[in-house]
Amino acid sequence: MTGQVRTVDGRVAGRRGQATRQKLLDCLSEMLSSSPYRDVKVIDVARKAGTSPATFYQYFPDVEGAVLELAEQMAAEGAGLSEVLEEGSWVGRAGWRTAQDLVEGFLDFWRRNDALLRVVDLGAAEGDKRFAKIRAKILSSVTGSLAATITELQSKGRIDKDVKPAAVAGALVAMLASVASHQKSFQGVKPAELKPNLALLVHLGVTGRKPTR
Amino acid sequence: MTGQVRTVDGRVAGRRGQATRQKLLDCLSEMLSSSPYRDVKVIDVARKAGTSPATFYQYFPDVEGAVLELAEQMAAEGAGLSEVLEEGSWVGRAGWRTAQDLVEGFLDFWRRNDALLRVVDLGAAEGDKRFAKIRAKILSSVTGSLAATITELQSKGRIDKDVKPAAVAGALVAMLASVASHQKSFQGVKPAELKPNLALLVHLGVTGRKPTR
DNA sequence: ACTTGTCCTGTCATGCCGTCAGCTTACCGA
DNA sequence: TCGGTAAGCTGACGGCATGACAGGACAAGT
Repeated sequence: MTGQVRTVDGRVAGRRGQATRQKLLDCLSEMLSSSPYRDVKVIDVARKAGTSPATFYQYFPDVEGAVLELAEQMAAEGAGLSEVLEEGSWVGRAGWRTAQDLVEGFLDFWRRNDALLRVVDLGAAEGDKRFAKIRAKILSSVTGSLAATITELQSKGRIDKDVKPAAVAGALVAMLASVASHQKSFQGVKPAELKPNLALLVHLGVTGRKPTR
Repeated sequence: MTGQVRTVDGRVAGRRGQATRQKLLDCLSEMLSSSPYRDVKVIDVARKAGTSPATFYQYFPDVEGAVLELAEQMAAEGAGLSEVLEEGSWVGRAGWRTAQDLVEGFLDFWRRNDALLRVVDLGAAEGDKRFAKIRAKILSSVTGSLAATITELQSKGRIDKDVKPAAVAGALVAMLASVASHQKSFQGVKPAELKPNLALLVHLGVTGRKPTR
């Protein structure tokens, strides 16, 4: 499906080429973690990778293009975020456990990829459809699953008819994503205290009821 | 409190100076709305304002510095976000109304300042304390008020003891902010449908109960 | 008109951007 | 072993943004 990796000028990349390409991506990823996105320059990435700017431009049209590549890789990994939800139940104690697992997985994924996710979020918010698509890919599996759960509960009459499952699910996921990327701003609230409260909100939102612990 | 407006090289700005300074800020604001933050250049802002780059550097150290100035102005206005909560009650129908008003005010404020808020959010997430402070200033009045309400309900025994008011309030506000800045991503959910669902989640989170409409 | 202090711009050195031609390296078939 | 071909890399270049400076334009008071 992925086809062959190609350089900007159309050549197919061989073993060595793919290696430097990946090295550039790795260095870019490091730079994103250590400096503001606005200040990440091609020349810095190239220097860090022990190569020249011209080489960078052989593999990527610009910094944004390379970031997109990184983001795609991350999105592939992030699709696993909803594994918890495939099997998890939202009934009784299992529901509380499911909510907790979801929060845990989310915060963990964000902690591992915070720099990249910031950039994706910015790009999406600025209206760049490529970034919006990637963000959707990461979040959609979770929102979709949550929405399905809500719809099911709704059909059983346990949730009001005028609740829009997609809206509630999307809002809850947005909450998790936002809190995850601003964890440091929650001064006075330790991460250990934060998680159960997030899980509580998720459980409340999905089931409309307080969890039984 | 604001003292005199000063140029970078320490001189006090007169009437004319303040005018061009403000014009630069206005043009910067426009540029932020129309192009990605990463691509906003000093020279473009200066050209748009009918002046030269050198003039820009007389009033601001760099683009970031000017953005901070804009953000401060916005933060001052945004403090009014919590007016709704000062008088609002969370009991019965009034509670539902309060939640709705809060959501309405939030989305409206974000719609009016989306470009700037994106940048502030990014800066804060990247660890820049100046931006984090501004973000806190905008959100804290709301979180503080919500947290106070939760604490009060808690003291009456209507909410579990192990709920951390600050955590719940912060998460709800983060949700509102995040949803507001990604409104376009909610495809398939119209804004008119989104709002009541957000209000529902806010009400659930604050009071622990479904609203009576 | 002269002075004073504010305000703006022309200009310059520096450094990054993005592209090209051209050199080096690896692979492969004869 | 040896050339041929394509991949891989870089030096160098014009172009543009940055940031600093000195000096000219302007308004206001005398």
